Amino acid sequence: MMLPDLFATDREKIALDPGAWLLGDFALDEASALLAEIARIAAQAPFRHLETRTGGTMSVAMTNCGDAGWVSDRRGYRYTDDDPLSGQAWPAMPSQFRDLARRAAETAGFPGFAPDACLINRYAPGTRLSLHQDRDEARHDAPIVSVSLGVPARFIWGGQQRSDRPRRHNLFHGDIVVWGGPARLTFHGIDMLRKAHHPETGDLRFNLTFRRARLPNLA
DNA sequence: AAGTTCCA
DNA sequence: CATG
Repeated sequence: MMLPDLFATDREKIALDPGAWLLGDFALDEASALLAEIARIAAQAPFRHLETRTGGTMSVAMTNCGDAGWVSDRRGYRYTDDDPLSGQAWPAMPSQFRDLARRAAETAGFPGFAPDACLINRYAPGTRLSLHQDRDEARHDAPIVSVSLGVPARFIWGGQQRSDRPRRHNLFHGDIVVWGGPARLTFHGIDMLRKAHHPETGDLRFNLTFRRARLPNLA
C-alpha cells in the first residue's frame, strides 16, 4: 500500500538504493517449506553461537548449507568446506533454496545468480547483529539474497561507509532483500529483536543469506 | 568490531 | 525504559 511498511510489505518492490531491493512477500507462499528445510539442516549441522576474533560471542545462532559455510572464530572470518563441529561437509543446499535465491536475484536485476553458500541465522528475543559488510566472499560480482522468516525485525540499511547514517526497514515473514552491483558492500545489520509471536516459529526469527563464496560463478 | 558497556 |  502507500503506507510505509508498518505491518506488512504486501508484495511491494521497494528500492533501497541503486542495486538494492526489498521484495515484499516474495517467499511467502513457500515459507513453511523453507522452515521445514531449515529444521532438516539444523538436525545435521546444529545452530551454534560463533566467537569473534576479539573473544566476543555472537548473539545470533548460525549454521550453513551449501558447498561453503561462513564461520567466525578467534582466527577471524572465513568460509569453510566443512562444519568445524562435525568435520563433515555442510549439508547440501536444497534445490528449493537455490531456485528461490535465483528468482529473487533475477527480479532485482541480477540474472544467473548461482549461490554456493547459505548462512542460516536464528534470532531469539534480544538478539542483534550490528552493522557490518559481507566481504568474505571470493568475488563480489554476485549479489546477496536475504530471506526473512518468522518474527519481524528492524533491518538497518547503511551506506558504503560505516559512518553513513543508516535507514531502517521492517522485514516480515517471507520478505527478501537483494543487494548487488554498486550496493554489494553496503553496511547492514539487524536491531535487537523484539519479543513477538509468529504462528510458524514461536518467538524466533530465521534468516537465509545466499552468497557466492567461491570462485566459479557459472550456471 | 558480524562484540559489550555506558551515558545523555 | 527506549534510543542513539
